[in-house]
Amino acid sequence: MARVPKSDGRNPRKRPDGRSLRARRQRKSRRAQVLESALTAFVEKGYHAASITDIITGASIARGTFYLYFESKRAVFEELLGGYLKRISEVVSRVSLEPGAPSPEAQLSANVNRVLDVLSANQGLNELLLRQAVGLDADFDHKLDEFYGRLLDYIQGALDLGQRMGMVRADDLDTRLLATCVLGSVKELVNQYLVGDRPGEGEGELDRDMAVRVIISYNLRGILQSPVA
Amino acid sequence: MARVPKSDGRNPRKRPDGRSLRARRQRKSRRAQVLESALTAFVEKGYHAASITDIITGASIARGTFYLYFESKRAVFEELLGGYLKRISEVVSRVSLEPGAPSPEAQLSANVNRVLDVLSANQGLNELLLRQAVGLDADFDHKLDEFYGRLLDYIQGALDLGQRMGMVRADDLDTRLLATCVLGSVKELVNQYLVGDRPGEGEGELDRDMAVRVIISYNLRGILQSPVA
Amino acid sequence: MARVPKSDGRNPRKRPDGRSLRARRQRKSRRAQVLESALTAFVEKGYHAASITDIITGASIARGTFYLYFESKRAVFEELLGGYLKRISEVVSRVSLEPGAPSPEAQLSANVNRVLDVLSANQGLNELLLRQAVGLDADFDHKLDEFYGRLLDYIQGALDLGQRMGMVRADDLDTRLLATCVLGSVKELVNQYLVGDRPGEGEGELDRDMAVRVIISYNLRGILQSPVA
Amino acid sequence: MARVPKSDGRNPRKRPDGRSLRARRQRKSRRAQVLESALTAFVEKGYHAASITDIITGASIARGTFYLYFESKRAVFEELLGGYLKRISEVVSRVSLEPGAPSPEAQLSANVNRVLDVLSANQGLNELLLRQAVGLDADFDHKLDEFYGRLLDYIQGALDLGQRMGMVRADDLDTRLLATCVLGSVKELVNQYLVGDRPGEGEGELDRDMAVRVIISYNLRGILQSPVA
DNA sequence: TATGAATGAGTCTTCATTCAT
DNA sequence: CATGAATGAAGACTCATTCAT
Repeated sequence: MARVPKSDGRNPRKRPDGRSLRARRQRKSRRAQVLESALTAFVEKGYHAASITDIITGASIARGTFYLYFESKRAVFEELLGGYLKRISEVVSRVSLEPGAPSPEAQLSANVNRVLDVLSANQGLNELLLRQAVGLDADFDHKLDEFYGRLLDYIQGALDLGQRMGMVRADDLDTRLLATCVLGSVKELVNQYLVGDRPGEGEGELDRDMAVRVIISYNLRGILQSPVA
Repeated sequence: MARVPKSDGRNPRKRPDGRSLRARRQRKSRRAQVLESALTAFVEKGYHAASITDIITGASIARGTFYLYFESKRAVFEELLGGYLKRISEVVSRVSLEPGAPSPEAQLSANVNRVLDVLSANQGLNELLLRQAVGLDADFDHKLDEFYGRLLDYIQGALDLGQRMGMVRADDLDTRLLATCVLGSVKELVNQYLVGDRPGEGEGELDRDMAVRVIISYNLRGILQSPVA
Repeated sequence: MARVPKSDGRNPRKRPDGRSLRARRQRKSRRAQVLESALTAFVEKGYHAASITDIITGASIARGTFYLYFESKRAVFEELLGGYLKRISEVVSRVSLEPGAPSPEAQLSANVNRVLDVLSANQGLNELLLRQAVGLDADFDHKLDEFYGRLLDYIQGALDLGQRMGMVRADDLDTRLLATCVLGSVKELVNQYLVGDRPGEGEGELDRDMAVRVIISYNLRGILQSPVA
Repeated sequence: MARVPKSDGRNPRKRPDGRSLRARRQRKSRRAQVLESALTAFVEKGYHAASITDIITGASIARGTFYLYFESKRAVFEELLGGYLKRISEVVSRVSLEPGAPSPEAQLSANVNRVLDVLSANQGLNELLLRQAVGLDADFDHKLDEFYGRLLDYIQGALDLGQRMGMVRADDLDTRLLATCVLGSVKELVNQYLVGDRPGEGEGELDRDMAVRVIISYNLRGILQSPVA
């Protein structure tokens, strides 16, 4: 377990590249460097296949340096994913009924737009969110359940509100199920168009405007009591 | 010295008639036994955490015996998932325009029903399909892409047909995107209600009728040019 | 964590030496083989410096084979030491006062002789007992405390008995302290003469008869109320 | 640009007198500070389990500072132990035969007393001496061998002298073996009563007078040709 | 067919030591 | 003198897969 150098300890390490430590660090914090490299590794190889070696090689740091900033491979993943979940959550705001507030539909649209903004800007993290974190372990399952649960609550809340306002049809359809459908349609859209492919590869690009329109229109038309005029 | 081919995984010989002693001992063929145990292990622990030891312990066989029937851990998973994908695919039939055929809507509804039949009866496999196989490796990604691609093709085909028949609104919405939404809503519904929980646990149970109605109604109302009469 | 072979699994391992597995095993059980090699490693390098690699190299087995028989490096050590403590303990018998029993002094001498028998035959294990296990960790400390505690109890018991029989001087000396001295003199003798040096190296050899005589005589003369006639 | 020292952790400076800043900061020199902290760490966790981090944390210094004063972890241990060995050695003086010298027995008693003085005052170092340094590595083994060898020489010398003076029985008992017994009894006494337990815990306390009496009496009665009058 | 002992490549993690500032 | 970020060698342990019987 413990290293037993036994002797001298004169083991001068030559730094292969000329850059000084400080120089390397200045560009961006080591921590961020590791996070970035880890994200790349996770996206390219998947959580399990990505090794610490992949991460540190990508970040051009030594093995020990990794553990200086993170407790384990799992911890980096957790930070990447957790941070992303937080950022997405923060961008979703409950529909406001204040007198001067925009129409519920407009608010919904704005929410979708903001979420898609975040998602579009983080293709790599989408891979973690929608693929790597799925079924990873009980802990992450719980984390995701909570996250999606909050989103479902939000959507269902909006639907219930709409029903009370007479804007959403109030037949016998369970609003929780409806909310699930709405969530699923967005997830799948993101899954098909905002995962994996590095931006600019031309394939799988998502037309943002079209996407928002599809999401809103598709969902609303199915939900609104009567077609919009 | 003729060496018996060592790997392979010979097909289980079915013996519908007077079963031999040997046959009796394995009412359920060794192969099926292993598949079942593997499924349990994968569901309970996840693909990576499930070990060969888990599988053979569950199947009460020796380590070597496992490799008599399957080339690797991956191969069992592949067979479980592949078989499931095939069974689901087989249950989806293109919408028929034959003169005496039921209405497209009825056909759609029938398709959804058949798919939900299969899904409801295989909660464990749903876990593999929707969680374990996701992001496992490039190969499975490809397999799933193909599978979902075929489903999308089917749905999009139905939508396009509906447009030509004047039943589906033909505004500027991309039918591929619409199809993606439809697929996503079903996936999420299944994910929320038909994954994980062992059947009969009362919690998370899916009301089949309600589900079909939600799926059909929610999706059609959003897609049909005018509300159904 | 999990190995992801990704492909074939065709990785034929050639066995460098000609001997078949079975042939190698027959000589002595794998378990014993590992224990022996581990003992050698611990004696030659000390617990910490001895690596699993040392152990498996010495036993000519693969890394995994080691873990087939022992949970960890610590576990092998524990088994070696624990077994030794047990064997020594079993050889010490309480002084009997039965009518026809030998004289207490003879019984004592017999005990010492039996213990030295065991110790003489296990020079390597003495190194573990008197050097490697000392201060290893709280758990071993406890184990040793218990062991030596039992020995002290035994010795003190004999002294107390001797006092009651009028054979041992009963001045104000604490018998626990006296027992500690007795134990210590034996430990040091063993430490100086029965540790480390492989048998037959000529140096540090212990003249068994002389040793027993010294131990008995030295201790008794100091303990007995009056010098033996 | 003068940088304000950013960390600190410096010892709370009481400053009753006029000592300079520097002097004040290190009432106890950095070196001594490190030694003290290292001793604590070694005693509490053992040599291997004690990390440089433990040492520098305890001493409230930076990692690099440690290496300013010591070449390695081993070096600190070496200094602690070596110094202790030296101090003990210095306190043992050969039995003098000068005309006016005290009786050999008195001299012996004085020696034992002085050694116990040192040992009693350094419980922590006893742990290093009797437990941590044992079986650490070949080098320390040698150091200890030498140390105990010198003690044995001293004791044996006294015994031989005693024999020549007719005070020690001169039967066929090897004086080296006898000396070993004497050494062992002292070591064990110390080991049982002066190791580990922090002073003042009430338990395991050694009654100094009783101890000296036991050591002297026990050993002499066993060694002297006839019981003391 | 069936068995299970044996294999060893691959992974994570620790920690004494260095050195640029 | 002091600092603490960075280093990387070294070690323990896992587990899918093989193969002699």
